[in-house]
Amino acid sequence: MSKRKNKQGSAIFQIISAYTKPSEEANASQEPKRGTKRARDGSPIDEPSNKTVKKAVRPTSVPKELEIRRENPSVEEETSQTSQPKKIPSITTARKNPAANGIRPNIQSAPPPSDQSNHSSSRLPNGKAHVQPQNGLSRKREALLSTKKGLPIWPHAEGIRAALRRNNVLVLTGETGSGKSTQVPQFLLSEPWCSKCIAITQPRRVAAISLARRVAEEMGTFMGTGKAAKVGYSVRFDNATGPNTRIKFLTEGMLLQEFLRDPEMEQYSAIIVDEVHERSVNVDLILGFLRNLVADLERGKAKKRKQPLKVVIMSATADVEGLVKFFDDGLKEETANGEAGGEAVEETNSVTPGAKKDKKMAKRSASDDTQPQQDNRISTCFVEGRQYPVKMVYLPEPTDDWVESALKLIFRIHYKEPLPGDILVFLPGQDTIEGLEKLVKDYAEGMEKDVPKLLALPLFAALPQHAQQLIFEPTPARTRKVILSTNIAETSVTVPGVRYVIDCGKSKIKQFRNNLGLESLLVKPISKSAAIQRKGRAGREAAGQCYRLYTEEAYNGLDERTTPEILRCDLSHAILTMKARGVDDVINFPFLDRPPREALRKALLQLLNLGALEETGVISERGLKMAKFPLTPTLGCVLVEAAHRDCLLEAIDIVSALSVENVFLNLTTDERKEEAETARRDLYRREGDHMTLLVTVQRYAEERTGRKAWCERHFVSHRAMQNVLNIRKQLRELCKSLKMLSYIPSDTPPAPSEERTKDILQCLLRGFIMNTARFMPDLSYRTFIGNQTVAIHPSSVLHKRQTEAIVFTEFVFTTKAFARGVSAVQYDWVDEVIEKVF
DNA sequence: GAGCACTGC
Repeated sequence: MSKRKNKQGSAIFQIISAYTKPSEEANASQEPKRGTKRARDGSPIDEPSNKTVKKAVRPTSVPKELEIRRENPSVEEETSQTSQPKKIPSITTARKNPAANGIRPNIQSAPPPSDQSNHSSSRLPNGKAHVQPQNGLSRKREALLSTKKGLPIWPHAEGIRAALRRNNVLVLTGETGSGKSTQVPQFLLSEPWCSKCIAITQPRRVAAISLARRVAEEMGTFMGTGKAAKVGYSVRFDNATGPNTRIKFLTEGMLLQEFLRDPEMEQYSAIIVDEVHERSVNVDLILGFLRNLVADLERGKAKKRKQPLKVVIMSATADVEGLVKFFDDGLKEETANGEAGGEAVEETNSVTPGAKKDKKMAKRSASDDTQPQQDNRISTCFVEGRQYPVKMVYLPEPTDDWVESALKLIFRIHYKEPLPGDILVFLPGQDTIEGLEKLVKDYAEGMEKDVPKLLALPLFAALPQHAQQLIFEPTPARTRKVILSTNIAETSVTVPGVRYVIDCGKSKIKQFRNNLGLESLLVKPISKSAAIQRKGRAGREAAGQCYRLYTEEAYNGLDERTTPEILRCDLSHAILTMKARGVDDVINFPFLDRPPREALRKALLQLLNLGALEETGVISERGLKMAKFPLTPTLGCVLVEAAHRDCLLEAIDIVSALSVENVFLNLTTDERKEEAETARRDLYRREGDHMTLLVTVQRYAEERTGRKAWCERHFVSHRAMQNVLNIRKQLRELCKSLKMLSYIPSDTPPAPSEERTKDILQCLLRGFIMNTARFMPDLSYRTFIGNQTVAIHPSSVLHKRQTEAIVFTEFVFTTKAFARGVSAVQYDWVDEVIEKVF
């Protein structure tokens, strides 16, 4: 057995050797030359200074080397380990500077130490603040200061400050590792215009939390809710801001919610929007709102706000011109009346402030003398990143079999390249990952004894936390890790130790089809910017190599950037948010990328059907309530309906369960599947998936002591259920504040009667009337509206069951059109709702 | 009898 594998192993090795270029020159580029400066794609930048230290202590044997690499932590690693759980991956921060100790801090650049109250603050009102003696804080700050000074963004501090004194908007491009997320808010804190708080948005929770911790440490202040805390964060279910918070990291969704409550953002002196290049729907809405707000302020149209608002747009690979034009158009519109506008951009880098001013003045007097003394232009700034060189290798011939190509390359790299240096493989999805994982394991078993081991580790979002955790464990002796990942490793998770990247060039993309009202998840080619991002993952700790499983021509043919989400999603939620924010004319909302008219129309129609809009297009009472929920309009509609039918608590339970990833664990082997079916039998309800979810939530909530064990017994995801109860709590509180619920019960309500069940299903029908289908004589289901064929997904409890009509909460296209989350309803209930709505 | 990339309020 093992002999056969052995043979296969070396056969593979031979194929590989023949098929890609020999790697001698790759080996040469492995060792970065000291003093060479390179930026992404090979152009020069600064070499991180810890390089020499690493080399000096490098022992000869592989395992020791690995140990040293991880136990010689920089200031950064040390702090991130003490201040945050290990599972939180490091975000883009600076490289460390070993000379950190012994350099006296420059007090001027860091804010003064926190006030006296810090001394007694080992017992702050709530536990969120860092509990540390004052001298510990300042010592840490001092230690971090020279690290800060070594960041590429540091020399730009004065330019950035000057730019924002002149203009209200700055577009800042900073590549990975430039330090923009941590430093820019600190640069601005002591500015004369900055009397209030600085908000800085992040696309992900972990990033918001870990950045807040990091910045608090750098400033030598507390983080959290205490009076002494100057830095805080705000993410869903977790608000860690206090009365004196000056820098607040928050997720995009949180800032959007604040926009609904306070359209003029009065609590902020500055709003920094970070990672704009990821182009989430939320960021697009924020940019639109900010553009309008900045323009209104310039115009003196603000209702309440008196002080100026500074806006910084930060991005890694920004379409700078697009962003500048976007904000400048907003300003032009109201100075307006056909004024030409002139050039908008003013560079802040590589120009001395004096020269800039002259240039600016000249520009103004030349093209813009009609403009009032106020200076309303957009500044830009470019900050280089920090990256080791990455050598590129393309496939000479195109291939469709990424799994096989990746397998060959993994072994080729493993045999040819020295340790350490883990391999990160990008694949489209769980199925390909698991397939390749098995192959790598099989072949690795057959490797000769003297070859180091290969450790294959899968990584995707649906993977249980403890399995994801393995990525961060130190690599065992004489072993190379192969991480097989979805694009989760592209942005969300930073895998340490990677020097080789294999990129299949594909990812799964969700696409909403307006005409069918369904979304599909398709394997599509990635964009150039995504390919560059993946490649960059090889050069985070040392020089690396990136193997693309496609040809150079194919790369050249890729789209420049990933299509923004707003162009490929269901817009009803975004539009409801806009309407609730007071944007009546959504067609003319300033979108950075304008969605097709048809998509906007469909979404408006949907909102009208849900009763969120009046016939005139104005948001209704009901719509205002729906917008307050952290839910899609359809689910929000179900809750509003349920409040009228006295089944709100049950509806909240169902909606909470629908808001998380799978409650029921996906089993892989037939045996386990059968086991799960038996164990869950008492949870399953013949009415369908929604009542099954209700029972599951109720049983889980009733279980006061052994919830985890209960989950294990029933093959239910404990993590998902914890999340369900969080959401349930939030929704109950919201309903209470909206007067939809008179009190929040302490007990779980009893299992619903038949009458109550009917009410619940009819509420679902009201929200999901577009997602209804009737049973046909040919044994298929056809949607009531649109007459589409739809099959009940095999994961549903109603799979293979026949019922006169169904309502479903998810409509997805994979191999064919599937209904997921299905309940059995009566034909005439559907008719009744259709009658009422249309 | 299919299979779901990733965020987030």
